[in-house]
Amino acid sequence: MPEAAEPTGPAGPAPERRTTYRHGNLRNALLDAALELAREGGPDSVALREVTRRAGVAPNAAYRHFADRAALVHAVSQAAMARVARTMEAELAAVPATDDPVARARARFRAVGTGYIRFATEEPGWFRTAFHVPADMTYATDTTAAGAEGLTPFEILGASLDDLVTTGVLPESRRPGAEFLAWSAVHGLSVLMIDGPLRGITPDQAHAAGQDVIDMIERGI
Amino acid sequence: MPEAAEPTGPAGPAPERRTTYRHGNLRNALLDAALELAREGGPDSVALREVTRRAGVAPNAAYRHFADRAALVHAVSQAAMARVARTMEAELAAVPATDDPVARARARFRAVGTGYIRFATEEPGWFRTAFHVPADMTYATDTTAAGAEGLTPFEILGASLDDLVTTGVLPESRRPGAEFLAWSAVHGLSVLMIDGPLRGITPDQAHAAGQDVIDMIERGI
DNA sequence: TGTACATCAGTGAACGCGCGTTCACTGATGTAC
DNA sequence: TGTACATCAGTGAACGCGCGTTCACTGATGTAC
Repeated sequence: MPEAAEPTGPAGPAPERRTTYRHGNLRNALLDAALELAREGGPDSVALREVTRRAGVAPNAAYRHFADRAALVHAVSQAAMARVARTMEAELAAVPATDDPVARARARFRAVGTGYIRFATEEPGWFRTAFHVPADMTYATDTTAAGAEGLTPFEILGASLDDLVTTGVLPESRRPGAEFLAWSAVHGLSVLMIDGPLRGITPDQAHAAGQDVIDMIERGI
Repeated sequence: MPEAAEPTGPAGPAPERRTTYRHGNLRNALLDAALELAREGGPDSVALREVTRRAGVAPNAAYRHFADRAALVHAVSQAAMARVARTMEAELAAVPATDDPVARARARFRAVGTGYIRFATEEPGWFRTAFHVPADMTYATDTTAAGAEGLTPFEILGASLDDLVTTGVLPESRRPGAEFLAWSAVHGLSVLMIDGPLRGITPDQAHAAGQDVIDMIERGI
């Protein structure tokens, strides 16, 4: 049972890749279908039967690749978490270059939060799936999710905080636990916008609210 | 169809109240059973059939009192929201008296946040139910939930922020939108502790994290 | 005060649904000789 | 290079489940006369 490669993306049926036996690439096809469902309705929408239906395969075929539904959802959750990280990195990459290391560190810190909130509002289904932790697992500050594919959101946030310390923006004494302060604020806003009382505000309002929350974090951290 | 009185509390069967016809008090009995289920497993655990089973009544009897499952869950959600508010008020009531109005306003603001977080960690099922907004409703900053039963959590928070302004702790220019900053941080921590990566930390750690987040809010607001 | 009646809270049975998971299978593939 | 065989990815059919919701009903209650 080899580790599957990255899914081909939720769009592509990718006709004849024939990398493997029969279907060719069923594990990834299932993952893609599941990602599509999660995108539309969050983790609860990932039904084994519907996933196999979309992959054009018998319902029980999924059991060749995933132990059970929970295993599939877990895989989808990890993929969604990787997408959170990727969005944060994209936002980081869009930060304009500066010679001022302080301004740069600040801008990068803000980009990390902005990317997180942007992902949440743009892809609420995936966002909810990424943070859906089944009752029996505890991963504390882990969020290992992304695995070999790069840094996790938690690690990206941590690195940006380290930069704030290095550049003298954040006193070293304030560094410990700072992830959780920033994370709480940004995550809370995201959730309130997606599922909660702030649902239905416009993208502009959402962005403004995000910047306000990040302002608060910068001041209060 | 009279407005039902407050449920008798999730514990009590309350033998013969005979306030109404047959069962006596079925609407409240259903609400109590539903609250019990929500307490154990959140809004998704509120199944009409299980609710009526626990109330000792035929499955369809529920339709005399609730239009459908969504209406029942909505009622439970409102009851849960009222409990959030009640917990916040209890925390407020426990703030020691002071002559210093500034210290008092600060302490009360902190109590509001502390009560919110405490409720979330102590009653995660109810907390999730309170903030479960069905896809088709938008209540923006409303959170009217508690209705005639008293102030809503949002109103309690707002009042405590007003006090910070009155006592000069918070500049008036910072007041607009401050609810959402505070709410985001406190809500985010709650969610991360209940459902997310911070699940499984000890109550002591949870309390400490809560105080840290409230510190951040006070500084950054 | 006593009787007839309308109301409507709760019953009993049934429906169709999609779900996760199991079983014994089949048949294309890759491999050994 | 050609044939026999083992592997195991995907099939087809079936299971039991709990769910929400509907229907026509029954029988205790409160009310009108």
